[in-house]
Amino acid sequence: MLSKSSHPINSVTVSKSSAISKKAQPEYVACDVCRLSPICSPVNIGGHSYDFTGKMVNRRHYFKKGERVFQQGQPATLIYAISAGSLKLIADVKASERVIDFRISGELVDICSLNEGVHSYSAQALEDTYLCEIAKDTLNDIASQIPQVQGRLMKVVSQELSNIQQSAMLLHGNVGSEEKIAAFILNLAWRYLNSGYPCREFRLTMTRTDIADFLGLSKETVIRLFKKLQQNSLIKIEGKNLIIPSIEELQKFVGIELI
Amino acid sequence: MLSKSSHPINSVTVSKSSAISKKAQPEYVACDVCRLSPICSPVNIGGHSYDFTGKMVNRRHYFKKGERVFQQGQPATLIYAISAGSLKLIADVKASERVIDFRISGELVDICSLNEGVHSYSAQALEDTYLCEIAKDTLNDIASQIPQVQGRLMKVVSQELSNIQQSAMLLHGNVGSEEKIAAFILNLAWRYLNSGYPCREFRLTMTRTDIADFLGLSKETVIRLFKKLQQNSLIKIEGKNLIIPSIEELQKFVGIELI
DNA sequence: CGCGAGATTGAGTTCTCTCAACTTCTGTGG
DNA sequence: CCACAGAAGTTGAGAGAACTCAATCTCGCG
Repeated sequence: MLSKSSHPINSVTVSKSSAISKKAQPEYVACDVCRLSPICSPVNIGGHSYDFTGKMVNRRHYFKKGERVFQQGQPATLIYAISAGSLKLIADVKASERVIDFRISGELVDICSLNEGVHSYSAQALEDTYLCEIAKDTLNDIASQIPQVQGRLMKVVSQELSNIQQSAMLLHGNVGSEEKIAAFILNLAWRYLNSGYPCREFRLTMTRTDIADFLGLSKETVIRLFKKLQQNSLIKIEGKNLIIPSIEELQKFVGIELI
Repeated sequence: MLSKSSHPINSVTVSKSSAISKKAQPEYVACDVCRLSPICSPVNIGGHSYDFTGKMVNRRHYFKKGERVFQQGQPATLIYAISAGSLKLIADVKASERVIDFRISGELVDICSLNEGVHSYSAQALEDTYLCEIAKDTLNDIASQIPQVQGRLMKVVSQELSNIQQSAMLLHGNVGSEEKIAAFILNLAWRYLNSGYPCREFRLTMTRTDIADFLGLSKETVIRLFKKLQQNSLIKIEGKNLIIPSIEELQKFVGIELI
């Protein structure tokens, strides 16, 4: 058995009330909800518990809102998990930048750089954000020596693969713009749920322009369709705060059973 | 060192001339190009070479054009690599079906089912197709016992993660429909290249309707934009055969340096 | 040779984009 | 704490792109 007591961070975490909050102390994601927990948790070998995290994990590195975490094309030496906050992922296309995805609390960032030398996109903080950073090299070294860690890493990467596939399917599979936006919201809800947050009520930390950019729509269209969805009682939106009256109805509209 | 000579399939493979061919003996992908080769290759332990493929791999299972390989929601016990042919992946959305991706020779299918019990989409043969099938359970068993296999599996899954991310970025990141289609073609070219086929000249095994469905456009729009791209000399298209006069120009148009 | 699926073309409609004006929000400095 | 400036959000009107519908053409297969 893994000795959870030897893992101090779990006890630090405060209970989360809601993702909706203006300015407060950051509410760190519980380590046992974080998708890196299999890697950060101590390993049991021959009856003894070993914790490798000290060797490779830099906990809760702070990034100010708007700050770049890493830049496309730069050498990638770290992988990241979001402890609090959120990011947008950006790719250079045709001399301009496009939002290609978002990452919220508890999610991993740039796992695909594990077998690549450089970052294939950039990442920028959407709000004040804390990241746990893991050194790729060290992780790979330890993984190659300790099968248990290798197995866990495998689990993490597989999970990530499923998540990305899932998200891509959801967003790609819808024709109408209204359904695309609904799918985007449903996807976010699902991810907040997976990170231990309320999924029927959360804060859109990105701007409408970011959402538009991500979905390949204009910001005006995004705004108008938000309004339309609200008129159809599928969502309730006030500024950056979003409420989903009925997940079931939203799922019916999008056409996918997710939650 | 791995003893390649103990791996008979490599020598069977015929040299590939071109993906463009009407009716001929299927030209199997060389195993050393297949993305499952790290798993199929024999493993060296204590100076001896062990080949586990016999225990878990069913080689070149034939599927007729139009046949379903597996169905969304069904229990997933196998993962697949395409030895010859191509597939479309389909998801049920709102009582109808939508094409969510394609897979060509040398590519893997449904790797994300590794950590899931059921298929999250369906797969259908776009032409007469041969698949190598690997039993998930057996693979996981062997991987958990032999670190070398685990490591290789890790490599395969990571690679797949990168590929999916790459494809998603390419297709998602473009606004205009014309650029979307160009990106789709460029993505296919890149994938044919990775599978050892000519990338400037290949056959579109899927219908225009499939492409339209996949890109979220109408089939008429796809046809008209194909024509437009041809008028701009970015592609040359005759029925199902496609030629890319200049990969550089196409990349410039899409705005991504891929090849 | 003929059937049927797929591909193509044209015309009219609908949706989304663009542009511009304006309001609201946010953060900064006085 | 307020004032201000810049960013983000909202709204309306006109232009352009993509969709739908229908008719026709072509190719592969029996």
